[in-house]
This record gives sequence, structure tokens and C-alpha cells, in this order.
Amino acid sequence: MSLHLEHLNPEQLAAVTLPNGHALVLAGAGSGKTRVLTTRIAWLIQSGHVTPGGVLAVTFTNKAAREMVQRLAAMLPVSPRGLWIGTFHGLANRLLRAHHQEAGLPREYQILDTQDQLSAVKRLARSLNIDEDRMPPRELQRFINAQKEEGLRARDVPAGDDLTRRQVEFFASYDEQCQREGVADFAELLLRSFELLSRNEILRQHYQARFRHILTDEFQDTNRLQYRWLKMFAGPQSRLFAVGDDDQSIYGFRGAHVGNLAEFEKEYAKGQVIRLEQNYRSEGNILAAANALIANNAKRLGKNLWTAAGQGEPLRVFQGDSDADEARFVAEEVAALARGEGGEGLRLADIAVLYRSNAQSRVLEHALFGAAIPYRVYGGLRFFERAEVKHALAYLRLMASPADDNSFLRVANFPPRGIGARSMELLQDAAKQKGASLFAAAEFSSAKALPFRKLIEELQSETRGLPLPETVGHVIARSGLIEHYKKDREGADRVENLEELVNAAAAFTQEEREIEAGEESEPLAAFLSHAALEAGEHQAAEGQDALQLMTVHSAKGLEFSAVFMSGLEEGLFPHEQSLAEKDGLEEERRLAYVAITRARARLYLSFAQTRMLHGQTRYSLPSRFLEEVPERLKKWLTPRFARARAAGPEAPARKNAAYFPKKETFFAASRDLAGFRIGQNVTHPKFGSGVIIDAEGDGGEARVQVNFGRQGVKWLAVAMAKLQAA
DNA sequence: CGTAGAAACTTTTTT
DNA sequence: AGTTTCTACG
Repeated sequence: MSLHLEHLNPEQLAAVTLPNGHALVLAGAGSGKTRVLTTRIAWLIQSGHVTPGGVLAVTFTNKAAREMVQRLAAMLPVSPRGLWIGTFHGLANRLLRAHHQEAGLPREYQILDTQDQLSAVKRLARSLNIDEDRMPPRELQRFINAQKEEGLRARDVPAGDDLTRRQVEFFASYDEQCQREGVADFAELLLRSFELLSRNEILRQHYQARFRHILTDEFQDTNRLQYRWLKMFAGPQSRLFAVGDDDQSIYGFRGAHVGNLAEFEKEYAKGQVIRLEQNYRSEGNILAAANALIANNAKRLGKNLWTAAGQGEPLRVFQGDSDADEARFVAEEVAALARGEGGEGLRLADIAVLYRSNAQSRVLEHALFGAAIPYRVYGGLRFFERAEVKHALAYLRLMASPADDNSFLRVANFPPRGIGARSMELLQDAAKQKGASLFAAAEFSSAKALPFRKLIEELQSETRGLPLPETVGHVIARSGLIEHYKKDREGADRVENLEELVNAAAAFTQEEREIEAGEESEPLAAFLSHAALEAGEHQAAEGQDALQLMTVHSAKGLEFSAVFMSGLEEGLFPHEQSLAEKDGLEEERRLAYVAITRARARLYLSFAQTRMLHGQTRYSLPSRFLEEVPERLKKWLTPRFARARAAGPEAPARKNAAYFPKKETFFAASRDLAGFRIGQNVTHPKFGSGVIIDAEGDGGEARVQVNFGRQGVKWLAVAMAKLQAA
């Protein structure tokens, strides 16, 4: 039992042992925030300030929650069972399972993930004859989630214009549909549990009296509903402890409200703010780069991150001719780092390749595969999101919860069993008329669907009392899924994944079940929740040393000896979509800040001049973030991209000006443009550096369209403009 | 009803 | 480019 308080610096110690009162800890990257949080919980318990059952600790990711439980288990002689540690969604689910009746939900309610929610929205839009061009399902989905994240139901949303009024109406119907089918989306878990406690005074008092210490990690990422949710648990005796970093707020797009930090300080912490500013992770140059970059943001609470470490190496900058070229560089460099080149080689698992969007992983994977470097990709399509796995889960969900129409529609005719579009339509009409579920309607009004209903009922009785893995195994076989994929030439992977699902069920232990869902839950119900809430982050090849590939978002909270930040191009990072959003550029910059601060000793910054995206070649300029890192900290590995400074103050960024997709054609590429070609980098005496993105005319008449980044996009006559090849 | 191939669509980040 | 949806045909 060792808390090792002696290893903490004064600020960390103060945060850990704060005796009473609420507190806000502003913790910079690498300042030991997770350690402070876990050590505080251990300290509170060990010193008798609270019993394990009186702790409520909330994180954003399952990974963070698991890590916290593990670290606690190492520090304390208590089992993590009694502790309420988990993600917002996991804990909300736990609460709702325990009080499903009071919350107005069926015992076996199912959780809709993003995919499921979209199909539910589409289905409803169709049944309401909604014009999908005027109200695209995706936008309806976004609208609904945004409202729920603000804590609003349809009746609470002011319907100003006509469009909003329609959206609100749809929102109301959507919630009715969910209620009827016994399902809850992610935001619903939070909102429903919030409403449960705010309405039910007895329950609220019970939990308020129970939770003496409420601790939250990554507080900058909470949305308004989550903040209210936390406050709900805080009774007069409770103490709130929030840890966050405004510079690492990167979830604005899903409703995170950085303002919560300031509001928390005003409402609770009241000046009890502890700043952790010493960085223990990165060497000097890396930290200097991060500090210089983030200084460009106007909206900051402000802090001064420093390190006692030496300067270390400069940041290495690489310019690739293409995305493939960049990927090749990454692969070669990773191989060299692993070999060690005179020093001690790095473990692959201690090296990360980060990118802005998942689509970028493919070209990297290709190069790594070619170089025989083992790698693991995080994010992207996760295990429980794969089609075949979702099919299997749909059978299981129907068995547990027959009213789940989403699942019914997913597998009633998969594998094909003669229930075509027409039969399904008739069944849906019948169900609608009677206000019944599809499963119920299958009994009396569809000869075609009846055998399917029978199959589900047989599965229910055949698996009654069986252990979970055997239930899953039986279902994938009896449903015909395995057989169906075995017939498919390319179905081998899918069969493997289905078999892996049985393993996942076996690995889903008693202990995990209790931590995630509470003590009294059914094994199957708990497993289905687990599948929806934790999309299967940790699958496959565990244990083997492998390079880590992930988006910057999923890298938050992690650290590596060497980090590759790839695709540093205008339009990609910062992403062009973000520039149209309010405070979008600042959020992108915080994202870049998160990426830089993941590195301990070595950091690579790379970009490519051309990139294949969605089947088109894009020509792009280096990211402005690259320029915001001072030159003295960088070492160029490739001849420096000549960048003549434009005279005068910089023009404000123009929306979408920097990044234009352009179909590459032989015609355009081979046309006589007086020595220039599309995609070429050029400089102009007034506008600075740019890239040619289009052309018209030939020879002496030729005009080219040049993207000058922040200076905008201009058409220039080649003969007149003093363009120079760069 | 089921399938194959064509056409259309997407085009950021995630619990 | 990859995925989903549509269309034509057996």
C-alpha cells in the first residue's frame, strides 16, 4: 500500500490532499493529471475521508476508466467493485439499469450506437414521408443529439423558423419511436438519468448522501448536460473535484462546452484553483513548440507550461511529394528508430503515428505492410461496429428485447429467408396500424415473417440458462450467419469475427460486468450494453509489439517516446470543414497542441504536396501550424519549401480557400502552360507562395488559378503575372 | 424474391 | 476510393 506522496511536487501534493471543499485543477499536458486524480482517490479512502462506495469518478473514455481502476487497485487493498468509476455514459447506463422502472424504460432496453441511431432516424423519416433533401437524416440526427446534449426535450426547444419547427416535430416522433421500441441512444442515457434524479427526490437524496467525493477527468470536454448531471449528484455534503485543461478541449463538435471550466470555478471552486504547470513528459524543444503554437489562440485561461528537462532534439520536418511518399518516409524512419541506429532501439509500441482523420490511415498501413512493420490501428471501424458482428448482436438483442425494431429489420431477412421488401413493407404497415412491434406483428399478420419469429423464440428457449459464450456460439450457428459467410468467397474474415465474438463474450468476465453495469444485471444484457458502449477498442494482437496508429483525438491522454504528426496540410489539418465553424480554427490548433504534447523525446512533422482523397488528387500547402512552430526548433529533412513572405499584414483566412479538390487529368497535366503545370508550387511577388490548382488557355494565352492559402485564390495570366517556380 | 452490376454518394474528430 | 443505394434481370 503505497501512495508515494513524496514523489509529488507541491502543487500535485496540494491537489491530492486538499482536505475539504471543491476544487478545480488546471492541469497542463504531461503534468501528471491522471496520477493526481487516482492518488487523490486513494488518499481520500486511505485517510478515512470517504469509503470506496462514496466515490464517484467520471472519465470520458473506457480506456481512462480502466487505467484508473488498475492504478487504484495497485495502491489500495480494495476491490474496485464498490467504486463508481466509469464514463459518463457507462455510469448513466448503470443508473438506468438499476432504476429502469422509475426511469420509464423496460428492463432490457437496448442502446443505440451512432449507426443504429442513424438507421432509426432514416426509418422514421421514411415512415413520416419526410423529404430527405430538405431534412437529411444525418442532420436530423445531429439536431436531436445537439438538443439532448443541451438537456432539452422537443417540448423545450423554441421553434423559430419553419425548418426548426419541423425538426422539433421530428425530434418528438423520434423519442416516441425509441420509447415504443425500448431503445435509448447515447445522449438519451445521460438525459434520461438526469431527468430521473431531478424528478425523483428520494433517489436524488439517496445518491447525494452516498457520493461524498465526485471527481471528473477532462472537465474541458463536458457538455452542458454533463455538467448539470454532475451537479445533480452533489448534495450539501459532497465535494466536487474537476481536472481539466482548456488548451486540450477538442470535442466542441459534440457539444463540449469549455466555458464549463470557468463556470465551475465560479459556482464551486471559488478561487480554489490549483495549476499544474510542470511538464514531466516532453523535452524542451517539443514543449517550446507546443507553447509557441498554442499562444496563437486568443481564447485561453492561460498557463505557463515548463519543464526541467533539457532542450533535447529539434523537431524533424519532412515534405513528401505525395501521401505515399510521406508514408514511405514514416515507415523507413520507424524501422530505423526500432533498429536503434547506434543507440538503443525503441519498442514499436512506444512510437505513434498520428493523423487528423481516419481516412489517412490507409496509405500509411500500405507502406507499413510493405515494410513488414507490425502496427495496430486504433479507432476507425471497431470490432463491435462491423456488419457481421452487428448482425449477430441484433439476434441477441431481439432475444432479449423483441420490441427492438431496428434489430428486427437488420436480420429478419439476413441471411436471406424470403422476406423481401414487399413483405417487410406489409409487416411494417400492420405493425403501425396496431401500434405493435414488428416482432409482435409477425405473429398475426405475416406468413412470411412468422418462421423468423419462431426462430427467435426457439433461440430464446434453447439458450435459456446457458453461459454467455455458449449462448453467443449457439446464436451465430443457428441463425445461419456462419453458414452464410462460409459460402461467401470473401467471408473468411467475417466468420473469424463471429467466432471472435464468442471469445469476446467469454472474456467479458464477471468482474468487468459488475464494474460496468452494477451488481444485479443479466449476463446477456450486460454484454449487449458493453458492446454498444465500448465499441471494442482493445481487440486482436494484444501483447505483440506494434506501432501505434491513431487519430489525434484518440491519442489524447497517451504518450510516446517518438511521435509522427502526419498530413500537416492546409485543409486537412486544420481541416477545411472546421474553418466554417465557430472557433473551429482554435479547436484545430488545440488538436495540434494535443498531438505535439504526446511526444517525449522525438517529434516528426510531415506533410505531402499531393494527396489522394475520395478518389481525387488534392494539391495542398503546408499547414499554417507548421509555420507557427518557430524555425529555430525545426530541422528540415527535405529541401525547405521556398516560402516567400507576402508583404504587409496577412489577410484573414478565407473560408475554404486553401484546399481545393481537383480532378487530375492527363489533359491538364500535359497542357502547355508556359512552363507551369497544375499542382506546381509557385511564388508571386505580392501574394507569396501558392499552388496552381487550375488552368485555361494555352501558351501565351494561358491563365492559371493559384491558391495562395490565406491570401486567397486568384486567376492570373501567366504572361503578365511574375510567377516563379518554387 | 434475390442478385449482380451500375450509379450515386460521401468527403472530421467519438462516447 | 470505398460504401451504399438503385436498377435490371433471372
